Amino acid sequence: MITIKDVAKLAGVASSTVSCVLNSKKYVSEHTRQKVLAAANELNYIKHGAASELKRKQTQTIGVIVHDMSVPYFSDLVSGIESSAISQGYDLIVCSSLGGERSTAARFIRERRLDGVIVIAENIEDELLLQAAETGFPIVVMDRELHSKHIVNVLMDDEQGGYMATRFLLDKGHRAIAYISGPLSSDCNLMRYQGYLRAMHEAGVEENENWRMGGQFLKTGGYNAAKLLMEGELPTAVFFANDEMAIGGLEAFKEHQVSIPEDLSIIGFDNIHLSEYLNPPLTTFRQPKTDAGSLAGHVLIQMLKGEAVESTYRINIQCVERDSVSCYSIIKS
Amino acid sequence: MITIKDVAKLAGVASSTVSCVLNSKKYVSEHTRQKVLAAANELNYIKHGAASELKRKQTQTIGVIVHDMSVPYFSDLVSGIESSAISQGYDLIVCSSLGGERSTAARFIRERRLDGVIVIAENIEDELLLQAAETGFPIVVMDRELHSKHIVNVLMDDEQGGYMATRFLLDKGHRAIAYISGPLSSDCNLMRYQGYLRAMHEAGVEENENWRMGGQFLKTGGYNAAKLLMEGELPTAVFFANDEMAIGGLEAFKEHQVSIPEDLSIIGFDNIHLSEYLNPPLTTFRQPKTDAGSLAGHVLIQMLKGEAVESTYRINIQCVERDSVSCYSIIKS
DNA sequence: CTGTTAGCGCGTTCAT
DNA sequence: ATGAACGCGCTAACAG
Repeated sequence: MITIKDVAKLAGVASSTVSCVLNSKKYVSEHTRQKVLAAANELNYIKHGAASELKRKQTQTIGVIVHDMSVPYFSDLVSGIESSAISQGYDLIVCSSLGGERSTAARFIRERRLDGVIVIAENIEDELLLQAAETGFPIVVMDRELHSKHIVNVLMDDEQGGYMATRFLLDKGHRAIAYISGPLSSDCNLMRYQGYLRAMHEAGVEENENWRMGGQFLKTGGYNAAKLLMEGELPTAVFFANDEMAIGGLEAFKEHQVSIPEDLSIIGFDNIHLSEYLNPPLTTFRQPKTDAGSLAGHVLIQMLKGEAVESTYRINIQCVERDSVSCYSIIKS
Repeated sequence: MITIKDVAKLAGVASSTVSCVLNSKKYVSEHTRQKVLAAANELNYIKHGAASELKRKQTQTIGVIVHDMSVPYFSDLVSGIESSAISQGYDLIVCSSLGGERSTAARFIRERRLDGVIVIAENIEDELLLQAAETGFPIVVMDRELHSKHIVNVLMDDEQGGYMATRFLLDKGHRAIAYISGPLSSDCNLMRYQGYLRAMHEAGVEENENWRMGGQFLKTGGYNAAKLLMEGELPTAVFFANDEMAIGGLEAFKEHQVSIPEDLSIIGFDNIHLSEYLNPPLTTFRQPKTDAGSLAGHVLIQMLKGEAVESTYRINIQCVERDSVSCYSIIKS
């Protein structure tokens, strides 16, 4: 293996000089600079990462922690983060927190193989993050709200999203609006529901408790809820806590000859890839993930540089209007 | 920061002893072992990754190189790799080759911050990989075929897949089968086409050159090809080079009142998520990605351990039968 | 102002 | 079970 010393020898200078050149430090005469560069090039010198890290105590690398790399959800998020990282000269790696305490993610954080991390992984313990942050390790959390000196939250504003979605239906004349809930353990779901309630309240509309139902964030959850819904009096619009559930619901309604959007309007949440291909194409609400990712990356790098940052950033959710909602007045006529 | 020496002091032993205990090396008496463990625990000792790597010259980490993390295609592949890696005590990280020579991936390979890599990234140069392999760095390549002592190929057998797909149609009585090609620059596409030709040839059926058309691996590519196809005499079955194209084709056929599968059978390739939700659900051919990933991980670890491996592994493609194909005899009757 | 020398950082390993 | 040497790049203090 070629070391800095080999380069120094070939260039006829001291190894420290080589280091200075390679890191563009201090004043080194152009002449020796060229000599060093030429020698490094000739020998095909590559610095040894570990040795450099050992001394510098930083890796120029930031990590994205995901709870399971096989979830495509992260794609956009990660590409946003990547753009920030690259533009600032940081390397970016993704690691999974599968395995909890002994996961790659946990190890990399503990062993300081990263300068900072962005977390999108429910299955990593608050405790672990708080502990790391305690020691000054910068963390951006995107899937929960956590407060500590070195932790910043970048969150989708699900409450605002839920509010917006509900307002969207209200504005179309709907009053009988059901919210089909996701799992109660999910913060996203809760916030969306809060937003729903706020909009309903603001419009002076009561929530019909008979329509209060839900399930997992899955197709079957939506399917079952829709079936249940059809056993009683139908609302005129249904707000599904996410698109997957809306897909299930759509299926159930179809089976019972309830036409969408003629007989019933439905909206989803998330704007998953599929939603655009449904019949009818689903009106839904989009989380601007790339933007969120790039913000998260940007904020982390600010922390790394010791710049001041807010403790929480909230990203606005956006409406993606398609064809699964109609105006209530039109239905009636 | 707590170092091994702090632990040694507290436990009243030498730092080397601590190292032995922590790495379960050599014979250390149970008594001191416990003392050391207790001390390490009390101080909350965590080894410094870089220092350890510096000495050991290995990182216990393998990397997956993807050309752009925002492509969901990799999800299953990665989760297969992950399962292999974890089971063998390796950490796994994903890094992107976006940026070519100066990408994170390229740097990590060069700086030996990984023990080995699995590559699924067309945009990384053969040269870079060959160079790294030259120095004994183990690489598994999944998106091309590359020959070098330390490179192993794990590939989807697209030729066999194309053959199988065509045979599937032939077995249903079809003789007039069009292959709608993807881009000619794509190896996958070429291999699928080769398989198609082999099956046709074997069955003694001539390829109708009027049906020889194609486009990008995209919806529009399939759409346009289908339109073109309908200008002449239709085949009884169409084999689209991938699902995206099949989706576009389906749309075009629908627009022209060609019913699938009554008037025309179609198949796709890839089994993307969407294909199951189409109308009719698309018969397609699945690349067992998780299996491929786990094989790739397994092979890489074998290389790391110095065990013997083949130079190329080919993964069989599997049929996913849905409702977009009918028997030719039934159509005629 | 340019280049050098010496020693640091931390875990691992080998000879004792 | 131990102490010292080692790995390699970086930096502070120093000399030319």
